[in-house]
Amino acid sequence: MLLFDDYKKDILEEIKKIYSVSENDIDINGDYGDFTLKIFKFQNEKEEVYSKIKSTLNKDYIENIELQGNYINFFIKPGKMFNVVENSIETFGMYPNTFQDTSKALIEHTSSNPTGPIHVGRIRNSIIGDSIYRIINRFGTRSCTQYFVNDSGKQVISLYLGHVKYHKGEQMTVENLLDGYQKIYSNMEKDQSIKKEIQELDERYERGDRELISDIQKTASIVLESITASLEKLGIHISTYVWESNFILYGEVAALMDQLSEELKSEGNAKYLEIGDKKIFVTRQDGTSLYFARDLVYHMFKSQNFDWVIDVLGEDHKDHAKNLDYVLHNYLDFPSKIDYLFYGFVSLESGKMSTRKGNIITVNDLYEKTVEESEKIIREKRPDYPEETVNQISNAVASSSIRFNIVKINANKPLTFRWSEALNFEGDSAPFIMYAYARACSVLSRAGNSRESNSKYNEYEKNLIKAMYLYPYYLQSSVDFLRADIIAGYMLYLVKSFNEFYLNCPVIGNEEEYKRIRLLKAFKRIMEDSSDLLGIRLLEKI
RNA sequence: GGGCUCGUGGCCUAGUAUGGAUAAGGCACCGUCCUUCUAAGUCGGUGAUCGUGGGUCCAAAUCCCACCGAGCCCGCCA
Repeated sequence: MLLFDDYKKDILEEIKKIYSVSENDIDINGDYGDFTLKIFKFQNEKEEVYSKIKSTLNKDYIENIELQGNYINFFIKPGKMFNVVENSIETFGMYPNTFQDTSKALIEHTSSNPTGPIHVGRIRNSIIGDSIYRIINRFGTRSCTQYFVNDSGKQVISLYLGHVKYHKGEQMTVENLLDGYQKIYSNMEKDQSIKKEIQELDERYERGDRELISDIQKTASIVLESITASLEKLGIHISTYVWESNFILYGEVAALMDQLSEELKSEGNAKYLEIGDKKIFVTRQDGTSLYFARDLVYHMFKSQNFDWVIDVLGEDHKDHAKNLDYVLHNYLDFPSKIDYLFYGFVSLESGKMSTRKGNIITVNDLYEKTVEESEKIIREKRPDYPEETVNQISNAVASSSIRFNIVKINANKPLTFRWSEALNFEGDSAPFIMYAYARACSVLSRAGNSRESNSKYNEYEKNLIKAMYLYPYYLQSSVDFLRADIIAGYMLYLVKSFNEFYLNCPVIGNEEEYKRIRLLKAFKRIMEDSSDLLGIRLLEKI
């Protein structure tokens, strides 16, 4: 799929001609060489193996081959690696060059119930989902994102009823809707009639009462707009929204239930599927549909237009997804490739987050505080920057920091949100990356005319070249494992190699200026490329 | 109780898929470097029986078993 050159394969092929080695015997990212061949199985004859390989392997890109312990390390000429990078950028405008796949992918992420503002727990879903979307797109599979709007079922009916009961006549706002929603749940325990009202509304809804559906959709829209606005602050744009109610309104849920009729079992009027020894209910006693049924319909819908479907889900959905997957493949002949990407819950130092108890940090709060902190630091460090620049930088820093701090952690790890970490702009952080980019831009802006020189690459230049050269490997594995954190780790590695280069290799006015400017141009391009995958907003000045 | 996931210096994380060279970064702490391209940076130092105990192997953070601890799930909620 990728069109970049691969020395590893070439070296391996050559060695295979004389010794029986497999792909697992050779590593690309060793600390001791550019490629490392493990020769434990030739321990008794390693000198011989080494000299034979060394004399046989006559490649113009190999600078050196060394025997160290039970390893043979291959060193690639930096100039060769850099040519690969530079040629690709000059020819295709990017490195690595990828070609567009004909298949299409759909990443469903966020899909938060529109019953309140989005908080730092939910946003992990959006950040991971959006990054994966960008990564897959970059890799060459056309993709888009989708938000499944839950505008049916008890929760959103409660939201609607809360407004009717407690805020009737008021203009709908996120605040009074949330208040009504919380009141419904707290009063429900004392007042059984509320449950009944909800049930009646649900039945009307499922019968296709267009006026009610439209009212509820309107209610959900108000909250959804605030969620969308929060997402946009982080550069997260959802391509399409699919409203759950449409599947009910146009009879698709009912149609799917018909399709499944042979598999369905009854308990009274309620219907369920038996998966293993578990009963998965799809309709209630009163005939109304359950989330599982609607989600099945939604997935069949997704498969109509997409070859690859990816769901980004909280770990609490693991069982749901497992059951869903079972039904899709065993009863419904699901035609697309499907992957489920789970992420661990985000907790606060004070414990679990709960919208109803009110101990949440909303994305808007987080964003605001991060902007403030950033402004404070910029005013300290760059007192000469005009207000507009401070604003621009602090917004970019806030958006990038929030995203990076969350995406850099492996999704299946639990995460504790800490203000001290969220507001730290040093070390493994987005500003650390942004700062390196700004430095590179600053040097490039001063570049004059310089002549080519023939000197070899020093170790700092070589490390930077290698870090750039390896970008496709990280990109590939982040796609293979659907892990955006791999790109985050790569960026930190790339930036560290740049920082060492920057400190040790003066560019402007140096006799190596021409060569180093070329390195910086490539670095700049790869920084832009990889930052974009994570939604890090680079600026020429920071 | 059953199922899934996580456990790596004081704190946070990478490495675990494919076992291999002194376990790699960051935060915090101590010290270094701005008359050279942005010090949100650099370099050095302190600090790890890789949850515990067994097993497999020439070799285990990585594979297997057991146990301990944390999270999530086990609704005619979503």
